[in-house]
Amino acid sequence: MNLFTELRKLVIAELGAMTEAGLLPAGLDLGAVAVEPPRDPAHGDMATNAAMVLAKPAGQQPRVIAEALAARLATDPRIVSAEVAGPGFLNMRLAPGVWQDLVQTILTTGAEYGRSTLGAGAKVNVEFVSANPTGPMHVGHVRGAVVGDALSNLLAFAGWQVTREYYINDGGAQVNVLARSAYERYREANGLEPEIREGLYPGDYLIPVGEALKAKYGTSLIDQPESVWLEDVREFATEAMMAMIREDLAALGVRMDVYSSEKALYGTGQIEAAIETLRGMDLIYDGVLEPPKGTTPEDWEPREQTLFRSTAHGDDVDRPVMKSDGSWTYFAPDIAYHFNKVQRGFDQLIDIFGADHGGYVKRMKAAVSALSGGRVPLDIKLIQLVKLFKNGEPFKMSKRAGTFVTLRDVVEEVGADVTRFVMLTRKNDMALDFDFDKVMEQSKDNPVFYVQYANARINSVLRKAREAGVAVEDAALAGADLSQLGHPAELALIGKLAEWPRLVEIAAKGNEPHRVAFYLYELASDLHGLWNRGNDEPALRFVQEDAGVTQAKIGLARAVGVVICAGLAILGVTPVEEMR
RNA sequence: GCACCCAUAGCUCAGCUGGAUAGAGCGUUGCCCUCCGAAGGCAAAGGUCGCACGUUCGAAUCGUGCUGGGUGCGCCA
Repeated sequence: MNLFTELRKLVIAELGAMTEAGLLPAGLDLGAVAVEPPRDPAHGDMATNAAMVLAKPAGQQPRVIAEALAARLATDPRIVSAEVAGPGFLNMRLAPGVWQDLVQTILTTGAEYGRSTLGAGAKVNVEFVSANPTGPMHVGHVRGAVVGDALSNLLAFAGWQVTREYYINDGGAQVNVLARSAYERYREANGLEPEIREGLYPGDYLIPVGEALKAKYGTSLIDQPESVWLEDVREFATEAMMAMIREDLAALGVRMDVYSSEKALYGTGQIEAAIETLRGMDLIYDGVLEPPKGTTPEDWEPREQTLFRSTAHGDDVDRPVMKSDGSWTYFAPDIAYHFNKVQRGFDQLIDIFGADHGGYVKRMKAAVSALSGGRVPLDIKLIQLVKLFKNGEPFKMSKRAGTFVTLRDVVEEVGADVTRFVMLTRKNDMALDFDFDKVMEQSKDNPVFYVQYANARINSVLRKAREAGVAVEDAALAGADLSQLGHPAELALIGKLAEWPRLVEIAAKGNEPHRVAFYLYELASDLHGLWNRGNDEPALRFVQEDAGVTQAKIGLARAVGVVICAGLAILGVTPVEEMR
């Protein structure tokens, strides 16, 4: 149940009645009418902008509409007062019973409270991580993985049918480099001196792959030309890397539904088919691109290439799909891959990319727009860098020296829950500082701790009540006399709980899982505030002398706990019962 | 040169897709434990929302032009 949509329905209904009564002209567009929480609580519980939005098309003064609407709304039993304020806002106060009923609703619906049908079952594909299969995941991949996973959870909760997908970049030159690197480790495993030449991957993680190659091939590949072993070793090593990446993802609590292979697109005609489809739309041609202005590369020379007319779909220049030697560019299989996603029937595509892929956004959108005939929207989320800190000092990592920080390093140091939460405390397009010490700090400066602490307090107070002989099961609490919850501070906290379903929809609409993290912080803050007011006003403590009153208060605490747990579930964070 | 992203309190950041007196945390100052967990809370101070025009009842939010920072820009994926 979403209180805001309920009341919006009421407002819309009353506006309809006013139209029938001839107070408003027929045919007004009510789409812009909103029911929102006022920013200033002193203004009431709910506000609508209806009068202001409709004033102009109706050709009437906003206050005139507002007054008429207010009088009608005030007759609803849920609404205690409806007042016109400012330029034409309509502020409403709700009966305490509305809030008390909400607590009951939360207790009876549990984790399902806030679930939405906004997505209407539309099929959405979320592609994320897609790290090259050339080594373990490093810290740079973590944020994208967490954002993609949390976004998937969020969309599923908001009514979408979600597929989580990983695109394996196993078709380019980098997997040949991997194969050569692994081959040297294979030689090493056979007692030879490895030659880790410039440009190969020096990491230790390939040593076990070399061992495994020895176990499989013995010495049969030694001193053989590359043409003999490259393909087999490449496949073997890529498999091994993907197994490692799956483990890394599992350590972070991320599970993919589908792994798609770039290599698998080659030789199946899929790339050719995608390009031919575009050619059929006159979007593929042979031509010569202008050199980039400003810093022209020294080796620039005009070259004829096969180009995609992405400018026809909003890009700035046309993009090459084929190199001059006749092989595909990276873009070509990517087009085929996205075409494949469109053909699989998704209604909506989302890609999570690193910020360094920003230049790729327009051409990818152009391709999807062309190949789906504009039917399938593609949203691309660019994930900004994570800057690592330790003891307040920047934490340098060098790929060259092999001292780069892996996903495992981070998870083993601070845990998956902390990692996930912190990664979601910033908008995706803002850079994020990750301080190994700060994220473990037990203070309100640390949002992870602060939210977990709120939940721990709720559990603590439930324990206390249980020890006092009060029934604290959700069913019992839902049956309590919730009219005991009448204090403005308590009603305000319930008001925050009322926002949860609305927040889910707002966050889902914008593909912005970070909003959930911020909401939880605010909710935790409100709970801590009420808790501490109990110091001065014993009537606000959760555990009271009277068992019935205690049950009502505990019901509120539990309702907050329910929402915190639901929010944490979307973030993929395990709630803690007790602080250590 | 072009494209995309960013610019909000001393610092780190939110800001519900155009709403009312722009909000948190840290830091500063002053309060609150005989009391459900003070690992917390309350209060004060702190702002030309980078700048300038424009759109309108109304702009941190939308448009245009600037300034400053980041990222990227034809045989790397």
